[in-house]
Amino acid sequence: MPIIKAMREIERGSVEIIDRERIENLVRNYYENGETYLVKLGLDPTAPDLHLGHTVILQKLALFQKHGAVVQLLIGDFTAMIGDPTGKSETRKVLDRDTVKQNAKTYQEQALKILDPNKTELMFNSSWLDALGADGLIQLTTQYNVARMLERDDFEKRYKSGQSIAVSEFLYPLLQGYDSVAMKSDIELGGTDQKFNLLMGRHLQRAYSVGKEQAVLMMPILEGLDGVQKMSKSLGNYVGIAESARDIYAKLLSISDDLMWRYYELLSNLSLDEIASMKEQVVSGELHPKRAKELLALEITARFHSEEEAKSAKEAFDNLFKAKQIPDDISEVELEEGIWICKALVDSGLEPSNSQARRDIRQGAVRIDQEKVNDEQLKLETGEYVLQVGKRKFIRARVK
RNA sequence: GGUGAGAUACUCAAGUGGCCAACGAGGGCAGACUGUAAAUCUGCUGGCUUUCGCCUUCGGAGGUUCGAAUCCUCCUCUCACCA
Repeated sequence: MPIIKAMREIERGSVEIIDRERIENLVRNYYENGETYLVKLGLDPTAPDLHLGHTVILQKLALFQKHGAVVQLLIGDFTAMIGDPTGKSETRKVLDRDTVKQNAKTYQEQALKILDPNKTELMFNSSWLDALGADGLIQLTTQYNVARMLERDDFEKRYKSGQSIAVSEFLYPLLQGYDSVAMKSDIELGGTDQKFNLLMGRHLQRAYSVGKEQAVLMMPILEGLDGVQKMSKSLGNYVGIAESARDIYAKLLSISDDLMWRYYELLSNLSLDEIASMKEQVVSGELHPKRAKELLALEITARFHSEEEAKSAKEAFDNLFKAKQIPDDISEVELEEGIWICKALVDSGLEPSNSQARRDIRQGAVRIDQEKVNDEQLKLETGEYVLQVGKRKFIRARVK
């Protein structure tokens, strides 16, 4: 029964699936007749660095590839000019074509760490939206009506409370949906916040008689390291997949226990049963939660680097915090003799300002070669020191 | 287009002539305790070659005053109600 198993894997972690039957048929058809199918993911080319939040969906795409899908990675270079009205978007910069291309390239490189490059197509929606023209656009707008548009959650709220909704914002879902028409996608993945846009693809495929109506699979939005807000670069609560093994490992180990289970569910490759039993062991005291977190951090770190690197990241981490040792690969700066300690900290990038440095010294957060600094007037003599602020910021300073 | 309300630091939100670098909360940072978890307790949270001192901040530009986030004028933007 490979189909049932495949469907279980596909459904894992998803919040909602629309037209599950269609997905099952596509998978079955692949296993029985070897026919592939198209799975779309739309990306906004404004944020080129991928983080774990993106990988929730990317991993799902990779899974689809395993079960016969050709992934369509769509860079929304045209729609980026409008800005997705989903949620409360800040003022979007209009990106020029070069930036978009550059971002797309970064996207592709990073996404291919997870996806199978032989089963991935990169597409740009400007290639058909540019050609749509005014009449094409008007044609498109006749396919939907304002009343239904206003049913959408965020529009409804804004409409009722009298906030502004730009006409162009109505266009966004239509254009995104039209992408599905042009791409003839069989399935589209997205976050739960994209529901409306995803369904639009389905609607328009019918309206334009594409001959298929895409199934939709929605994944939850991953919480960031703080466990509350969604993971995003601008909130600074993210783990970038291009980060060093040590950073990834360390960041994952700093998450809360509650969040750890969430990450297990959405990011780990362990089966749900394995996760459940691990959870039981933690509850019963057989397994220390710290250990469970280490396993998670190792698994994810290894995914973007290698197992060896993940292991050495763990060792470095353990040395640092269990043995309270200084990490061995910290960066170095050169400083002038007699430099004031506060200035040294600012110059070396450990502190944003002299005032902040001074505050931290008063609170006993600053150390030189493990020794707490008490004198905020201290000047550094010639020599080599390890400067430290808090528990995790180090730098080697060479003073001459 | 009309009328009314508002714009304060990362966010929310006090302050209506000097006691304001600006209450409080959240967030953040740091310390203690730990498992760099949670919870809890504590301190800090504009900048300055150095803090009993100085400078820049309260939407923007001017003005009144010995002195303004606080008063006046104009401008910009946001919101509410009406059209």
